[in-house]
Amino acid sequence: MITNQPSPRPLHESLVTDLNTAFPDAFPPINFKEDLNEEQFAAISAPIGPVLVLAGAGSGKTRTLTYRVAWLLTQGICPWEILLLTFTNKAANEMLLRVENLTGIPHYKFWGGTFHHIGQKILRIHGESIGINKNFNILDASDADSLLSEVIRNFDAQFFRNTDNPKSRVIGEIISYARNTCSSIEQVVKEKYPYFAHLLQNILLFNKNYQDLKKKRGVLDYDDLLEHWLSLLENNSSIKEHLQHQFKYILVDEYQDTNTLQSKIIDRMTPYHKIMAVGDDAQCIYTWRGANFENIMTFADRHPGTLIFKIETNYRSTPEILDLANQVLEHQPANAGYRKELKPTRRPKQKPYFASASDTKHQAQFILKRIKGLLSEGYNYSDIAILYRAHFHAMDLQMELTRLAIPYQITSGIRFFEQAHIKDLVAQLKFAANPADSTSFFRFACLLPKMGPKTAEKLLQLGVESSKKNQTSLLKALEHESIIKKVPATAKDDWLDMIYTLQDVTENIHKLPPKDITSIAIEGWYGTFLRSLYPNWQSRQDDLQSLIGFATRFDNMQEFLAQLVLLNSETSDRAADLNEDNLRLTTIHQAKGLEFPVVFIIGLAESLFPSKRSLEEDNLEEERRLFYVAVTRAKDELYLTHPRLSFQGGPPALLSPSRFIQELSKDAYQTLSLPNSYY
DNA sequence: AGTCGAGTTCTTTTT
DNA sequence: GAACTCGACT
Repeated sequence: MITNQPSPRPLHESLVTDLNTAFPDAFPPINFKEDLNEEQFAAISAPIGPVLVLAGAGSGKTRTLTYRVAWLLTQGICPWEILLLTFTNKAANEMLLRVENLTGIPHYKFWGGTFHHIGQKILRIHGESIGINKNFNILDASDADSLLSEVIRNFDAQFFRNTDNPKSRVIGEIISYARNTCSSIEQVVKEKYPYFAHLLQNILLFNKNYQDLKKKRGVLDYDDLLEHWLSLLENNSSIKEHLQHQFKYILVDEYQDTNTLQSKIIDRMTPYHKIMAVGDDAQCIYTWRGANFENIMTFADRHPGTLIFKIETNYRSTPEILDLANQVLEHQPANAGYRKELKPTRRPKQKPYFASASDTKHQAQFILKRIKGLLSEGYNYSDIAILYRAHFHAMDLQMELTRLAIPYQITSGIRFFEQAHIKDLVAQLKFAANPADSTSFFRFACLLPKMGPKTAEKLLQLGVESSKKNQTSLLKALEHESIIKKVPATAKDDWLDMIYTLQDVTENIHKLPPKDITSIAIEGWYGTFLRSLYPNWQSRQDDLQSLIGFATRFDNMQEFLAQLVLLNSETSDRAADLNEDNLRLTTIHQAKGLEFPVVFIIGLAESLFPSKRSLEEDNLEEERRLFYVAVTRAKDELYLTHPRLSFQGGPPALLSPSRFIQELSKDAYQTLSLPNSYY
């Protein structure tokens, strides 16, 4: 929370608006001028036209967006005529929450969410005009990967046997990158994967078959949610005009992270340039997913009359931390972006610390020791965050934390909705909602004994044929004697249980709310079957129960299922975790937009951060920006740690300190020398 | 032919 | 830990 200003004061000038007239139940007076600094105020009170806000880290970016929304309301725009687009779910939630807190208008009155979420919503409403069934299921990354893998195996069962061939994930990345950057697969292979040039024809074919199979099964992957949204805007002029008039103003957060596909969508949505984009090119950290910060550099060209505002006053961090952050950017190549410098407002405190540990375990011990000290200084666990480049960099730390029973919340790693048992259950719901989605069917059917992909496919195939011939539903056909005969003997009982549960779910899927449907599924076959599958079935069953809790938020099955896939960043926080006093462990990507009094950045060694792959692929600038994002999360204290030895993967490797440390001037930080052992 | 279990290797980042 | 390989078992 940015707390640079006092809480709202009484009326002041004409812009202080008591919206009680417009929203009688909902709106406390907002004193725009008092609540914002000059830079921010200028931006939020700009005319209703194209606005680009270049916002440095910690400068009150979200605050500016939030107040812009409130200001638009004072100009007579209604909440449902405002579209708020963000990049991650976390940012979307934060944004909507703050809008609600400021304006008193419930967040669901606005159109707000991630690009994918809004795309999904628009396609549910208008998709049929471009041949998309309203019932479409959404594939998450691993679903999409298995589908592609299936396609490739169908083409050539031996393809993956040849270890020179890329894994399905890599092929999926190529396809996805092409789609997100609106370029051809030929081009992507040529420029980014020249060593697969000989496979180009194969990849093109895999892509075609993959797109066809998705269509056949009535499923969309993440990229489809954007691509079809764009094609709606490009191919159906009546819907295009409808959408263009529906939204009187569009606000885009983290604009620097938009890719070509997204920026095209935005441009098509705003022919009258009623748009505010907020971003910071120095924080662009998604180029690997096609983000193109050229979008922010050329925004004004594409939206004539753009007013550009810079907000650079930083309320978050101490001058020492900002000095270090500014130094990071100084090492960017000269033409890297808009010049900027974060201007401190806080009093000087201590310099950031740098500590070199003998290995990752030693690093973990140092951090724990230091945290103990911080607690005695009056900090809480929840004031402290530990940031890292990749999940596995925190493994030793996790072990130590567990050993010492220190409460921590990890916002990465295995996510709640990605756990096997959750996905198993959700697959049943998805199949019931859309029986063409055989991918979902295979997922849970293959759990039965002696039932692998081949057997499951054959049985489903038989079921589809018989249901066509006898004019019955697929699920009726699957319980028929002729099919049961083909089910492996040991799986027969479970097969029937499973089919009966699916029938039960299907019958009620349009009659009962999602929470009841979910509960039917849990009480049916899977709830019991689970016990034979996992030794810790008890805790997994608890997870399923909390899925019911999640379902109560929805009154429509499609929205519920869509959110399960799109919200996969909703981590395994058993709701309670949020309020408790926990240490935070998170990747830097997921920490974007957050701030903490104390931040540790760990694993600052060559080949960890910058990562090995970025060094190989020459993506150093993105790593540097990522480091900048990490540093600017800290408010009071910043610790940078370096493990000299890594035992991860094979023989121990000697690691030198990250170049991002080495290129700083020595007076930017103070070096701590650590005792050899903490025992 | 297809499934299953044991053993091995390698970990980016998110919708 | 998960994703993959390989060989044995039905």
